Amino acid sequence: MSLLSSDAIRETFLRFFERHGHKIVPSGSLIPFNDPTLLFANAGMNQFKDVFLGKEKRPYKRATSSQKCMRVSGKHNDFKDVGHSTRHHTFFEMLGNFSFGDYFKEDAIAFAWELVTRDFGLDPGKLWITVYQEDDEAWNIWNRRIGLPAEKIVRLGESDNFWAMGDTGPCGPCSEIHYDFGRSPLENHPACDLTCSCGRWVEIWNLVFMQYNRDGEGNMVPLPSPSIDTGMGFERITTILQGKVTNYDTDLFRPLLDEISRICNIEYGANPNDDVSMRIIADHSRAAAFVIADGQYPGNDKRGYVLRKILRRAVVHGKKLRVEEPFIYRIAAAVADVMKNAYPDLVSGRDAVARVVKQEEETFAETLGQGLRDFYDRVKRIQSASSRVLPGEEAFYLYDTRGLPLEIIEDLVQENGMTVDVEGFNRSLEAQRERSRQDYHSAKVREEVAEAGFEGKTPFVGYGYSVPVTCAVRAILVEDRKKDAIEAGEKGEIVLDTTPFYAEAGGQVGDTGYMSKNGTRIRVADTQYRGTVISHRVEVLSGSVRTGDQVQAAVDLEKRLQTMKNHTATHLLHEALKRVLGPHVKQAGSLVAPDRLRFDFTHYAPLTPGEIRKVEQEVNEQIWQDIHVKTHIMELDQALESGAVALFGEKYMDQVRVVEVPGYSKELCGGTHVPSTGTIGIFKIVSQESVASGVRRLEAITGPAALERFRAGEELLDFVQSEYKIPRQDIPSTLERLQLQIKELQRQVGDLRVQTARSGIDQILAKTREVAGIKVLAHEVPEMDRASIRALADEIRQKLGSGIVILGTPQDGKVALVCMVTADVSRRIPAGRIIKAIAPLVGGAGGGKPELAEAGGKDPSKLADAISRSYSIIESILGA
RNA sequence: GGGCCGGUAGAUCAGCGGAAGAUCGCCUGCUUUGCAAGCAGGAAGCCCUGGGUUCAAAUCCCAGCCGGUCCA
Repeated sequence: MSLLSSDAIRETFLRFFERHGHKIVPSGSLIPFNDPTLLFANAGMNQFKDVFLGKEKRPYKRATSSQKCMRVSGKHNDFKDVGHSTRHHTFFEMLGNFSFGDYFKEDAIAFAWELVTRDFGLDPGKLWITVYQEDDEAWNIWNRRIGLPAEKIVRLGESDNFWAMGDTGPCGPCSEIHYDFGRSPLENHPACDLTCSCGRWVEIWNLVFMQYNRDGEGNMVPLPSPSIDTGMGFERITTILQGKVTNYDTDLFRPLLDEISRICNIEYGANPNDDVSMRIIADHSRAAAFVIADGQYPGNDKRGYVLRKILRRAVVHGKKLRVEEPFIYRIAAAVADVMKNAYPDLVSGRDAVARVVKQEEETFAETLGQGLRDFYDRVKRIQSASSRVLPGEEAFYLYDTRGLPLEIIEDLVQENGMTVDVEGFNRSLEAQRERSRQDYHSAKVREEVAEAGFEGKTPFVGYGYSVPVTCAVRAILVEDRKKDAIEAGEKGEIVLDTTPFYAEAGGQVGDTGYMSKNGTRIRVADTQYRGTVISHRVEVLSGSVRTGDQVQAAVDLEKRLQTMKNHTATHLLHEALKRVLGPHVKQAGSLVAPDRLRFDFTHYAPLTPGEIRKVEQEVNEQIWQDIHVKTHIMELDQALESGAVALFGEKYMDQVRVVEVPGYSKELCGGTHVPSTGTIGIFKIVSQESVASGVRRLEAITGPAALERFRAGEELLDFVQSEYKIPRQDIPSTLERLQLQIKELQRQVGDLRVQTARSGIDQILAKTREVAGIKVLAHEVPEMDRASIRALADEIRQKLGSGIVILGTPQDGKVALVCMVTADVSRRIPAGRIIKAIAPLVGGAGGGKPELAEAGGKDPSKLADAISRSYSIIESILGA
């Protein structure tokens, strides 16, 4: 391992701080745990956020890490710069050291300087420092203690050198170390200083001095124990230490570019446009590999959507490099080779990464193909109208509805010698954004309005079996307004001081049941959280209740018990899926109701019947072993350390409840569970479907519901067997035979109909009359369906050679009329006109094309008359 | 969560109130044995589901299910 390899650089950083008393902490997952506000990890301090906020304690006060980060949305959004700039990445690593109320400014600066100048051996002459303009303390440390000349320490304002976690909370000044490459990569660039973005100056390390707490009014209160949070861009430092000009020249990217180069057969560096595409592919493949390895699959919202966008952008640039077949998956798989020393997980996840990426490439190719077809249709139309502009709304339609990326639309428009109305496009996009925002806000406002009535937290006392509990009514809501009382016949909400009713959470539906008091009976239809308050949706059946009254709260135990069975079964199912399908299975949604359970999870393909059998088998074995289910309350990190399954993106309290089926499953869960697995009775999967690409859904039933289902199946089979005298095992083959027979008979009936019609045709033809030189035939036939009468009319028309055929038939108490006119006559007298004149005679209406028209009527008794009058009607039309 | 688009033969789609179609694929035969072969014939469809409007719905309206896509 050469001293300058990226692996060595990472190692050097971590070991340096380890020598100085820091605990090396592995990178947190890219998918933030316990922080729904964050899409992806985007800074080294993410996993320590609660430690800085004092909400969480760790056994160490100094830590160092290399954190996987993504910057693709929100405030930090580097997405569009990637590739064009050689310094921004969607995925990158952040090296950092952290002090949790231990050392502060002086040590932080000294550590940084020592590492950079001694261990990394950077020339101090090329390093420049920035500090916050009011931070004399930091300035002095750099100047006096480190001994840097005053002109190399630049004071900058709040936007550059003051850091805050949010509008409130910990914040403080920061100090950055910049590296000077000596000259700008841009040609003819004038002399500049380190605030210039030309590429000559690179920020390599940001040291944040957390020393204040900003309150709601913007006051800065000094923190009792100030902390340190630093971040060094790993790719940037690697570039410098490897003596390269851009991050893409380092051993982190070069192997990927070489691979792209080999597949596309294009040399890197030969053409600036191709270079941009190659860099984008390298960057995005890297990001996709890491995100997928952390368990996130492409989807159409949130993180899944970001991943999809990244992958699709890479594919688009693959097309720009004139490669049509999928190949991004090969680059994504190659990421494992580059990063395997630091991230061994990538190697084990390599196949999954390749499979997921390839599938996404294929489905995108599908979408693209459809979009392109639509695009070219439009181009043809526009050009034939001798225009050269693609209207903005049409461009937006292609983008918004057909998913054709803007970059592709722009390229194609240009290739076809056209332009696109960008302003119109942006207007449409903005309108779409506004709609989404409005919806989001109105939903939020509704929620806030609804919550306004309640405060505090309702203790839940209903774990296990419940007997009725005496509770006090704390608040009453009718039509979202606070009331003192609620009367018989009214619907509303009731909040109690404590409650045995479980409020919908973690997929488990809210309890139902009754509240009662002398003479008062209240039905609880549902139970929901409003913030941390538990609210019962009620209907007062008799009597009334006031705030402050005592009531007996009784949960519907029958339903609750079924729900408990389904909830415990859900845990068993989750674990069984992991065991049968693999560790990539992650819960993506769950519904636990009394009558069934539904479970969504990440998996790339439909389950085979064999896999479903296996999963059912696993779960039922756990049930038959009748394992005692344990629940305990413990500290969050303690629970995680013990291997309990938690959901990414969920917010958990410090104290969590853990539900354990010893030896099989362990999950963080607030729901209600059976005392032992045997209670579940039996477990049966009843359906499987796809929710989104990469997410499957299973529905299952347990206990009595499952038994009922088996019973119903049995009874059905028994019925078929006894009623139709078909032995069970012969049912499929008998049905198949019967179906074939029916088909055959239907065909024969059809043939016969045509034959009878044909044989009667001569008689019918005898009724032909001449009206003004045109052969006309009107006839009533016995009841026939519409298709047959049409076929008959067609037959007659052919025999007639030239003329008009009118047929009528009674049908279900109504009348069906059809009129056919041969082509030569139809110009003089179209069928539609004839039928429109006749139909009123039978109380109906109709219409059609010149050669064929149909009508219906409501009065069959007038049919004969209508038919006989047809001749004179036609005569009068012709005469007119 | 919201907007838009789609669901018709094995596949890809056209038709968008009055007789369910095309192309590819499949089957049979002939002609040719050389590059996407030609010709003739044929099989293949709950036109997503359920309501409604209408004399008449694949077609219009409403609801649902499924898929796609963009925004949040």
